Amino acid sequence: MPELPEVETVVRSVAPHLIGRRIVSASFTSRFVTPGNRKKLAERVAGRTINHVRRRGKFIVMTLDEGALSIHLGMTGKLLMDGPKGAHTHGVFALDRGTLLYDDPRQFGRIEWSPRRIDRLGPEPLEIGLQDFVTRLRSRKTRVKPLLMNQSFLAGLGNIYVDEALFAAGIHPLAIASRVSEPRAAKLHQAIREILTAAIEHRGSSISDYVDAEGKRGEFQDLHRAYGREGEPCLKCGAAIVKIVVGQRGTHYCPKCQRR
DNA sequence: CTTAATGTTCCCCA
DNA sequence: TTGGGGAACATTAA
Repeated sequence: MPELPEVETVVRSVAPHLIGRRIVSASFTSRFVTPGNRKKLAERVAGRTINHVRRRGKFIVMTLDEGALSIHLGMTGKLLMDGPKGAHTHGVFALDRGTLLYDDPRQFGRIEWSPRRIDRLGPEPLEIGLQDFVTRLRSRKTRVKPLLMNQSFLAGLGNIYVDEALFAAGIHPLAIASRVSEPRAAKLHQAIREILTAAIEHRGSSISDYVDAEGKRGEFQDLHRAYGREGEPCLKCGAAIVKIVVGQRGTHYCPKCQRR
């Protein structure tokens, strides 16, 4: 469910309910979502006040009056404010006003106490400057799609938005990053900014079941130009969009507009 | 029954 | 250290 625009949307929809709230108690039930001592984690957050909620890459970071809690939604994680508890509810935060639920069927998400992983994240795609981006991109000899999905290279892009950005920039997903021309790398930088900004404005992409903290679906999926459009006509040239596998992920591109 | 799904980590090999 | 390739994690839906 969640790449940068979806996580940003979740943060924006949940923050007003959380800022200044006190966590009365918490409980966690999944050994995957909350690895380690779940009871200890629950005790640690109980009684804490939430001072701030922000996004870093695909992580949601809750700054508490003592310490910080981070939530990664994995593939199917949801944060629901006052939502109904279900078979896949693996975290419950009882607040002094309302209840925050963590729901995650596949349990690829994580709720952790200030994880080190966040320190290893690359720059934010909406903050990195043009020159910095172009230099970093062209210094790597790997394929451009897996590179853009590498969170230590750039934090926040996932399968959908990489396909969309490469389409917009006219770059083949298997192109070698170091061999992308400077103008095209600049175009990619711009495409990433525009697509993420538009996706946030449309409150993310709901492909299967993504919803924000209020249970509301996003609308950006209607504006996808590559992802999920296998066999459909390219919106630039009319050629059929092709789907291949790159780095074990479904990859959509236009064979005519995105040459190697 | 098989495959794919918005993610990440770990392992092996060159 | 960089990079390619694959498996694993758990669940559901087509």
